Amino acid sequence: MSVKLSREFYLRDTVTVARELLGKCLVRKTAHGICRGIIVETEAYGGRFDKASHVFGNKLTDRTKIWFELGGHAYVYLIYGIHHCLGITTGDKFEPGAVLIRALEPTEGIDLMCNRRGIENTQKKYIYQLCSGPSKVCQALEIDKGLYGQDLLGDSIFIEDPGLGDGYETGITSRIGIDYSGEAAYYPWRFFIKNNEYVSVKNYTGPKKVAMHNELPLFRTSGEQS
DNA sequence: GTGAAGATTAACT
DNA sequence: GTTAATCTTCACA
Repeated sequence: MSVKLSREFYLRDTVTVARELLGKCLVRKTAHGICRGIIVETEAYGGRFDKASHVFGNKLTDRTKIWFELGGHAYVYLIYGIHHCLGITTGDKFEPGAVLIRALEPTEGIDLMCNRRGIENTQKKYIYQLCSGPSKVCQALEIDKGLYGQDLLGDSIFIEDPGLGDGYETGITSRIGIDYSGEAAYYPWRFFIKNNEYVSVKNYTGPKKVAMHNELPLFRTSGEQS
């Protein structure tokens, strides 16, 4: 029996939440029906010290204001003027964070997702590409700015634990598409399920190297930066 | 008011 | 591997 994730799940630090969201099930209900998919790829974005994050330096704007509420809300934004991406907020106003949902393994409502993505051929290799990327996920699940700030404890979009346990191996790399962010480009904050065909970019090794653990910024509720 | 840049994708060569 | 598509957001004046 699947259980909807509690508020407490999201209130922890963003890296922990990003790791633990793997294997969980993202659920989206609309008038057209219900869709489900296992989260197979995530990226963590931190608040104050992460140059790749939209709230680097605790930057509060109209776009980022949901980061400063309690974790467990939908952060939806437009990128490149074309694509929507879905983030899951973590922590609270003292420790803003978010987890980018990069890929899903669709389990329910596949016809509906194909429809929204304009995919007619339902051969396996096309299903692999249904949600293999942050903007593909939004297309398939009909996620746009209208969902900005939605509470994930509500009913239109939420995440549940399907009880898969830890029956998978976690892969770790640096994050994709943030080469502009200096040393943050090397933080090992992308997580994915190893050997899963639905992951977006396979064999990605990062721009150069991954940072050593002691180079990473720490997450604290108060105090100095690393 | 203006301008630069982007947590991407699909379609090219 | 390279590039166009496309427009909101935010810094700065």
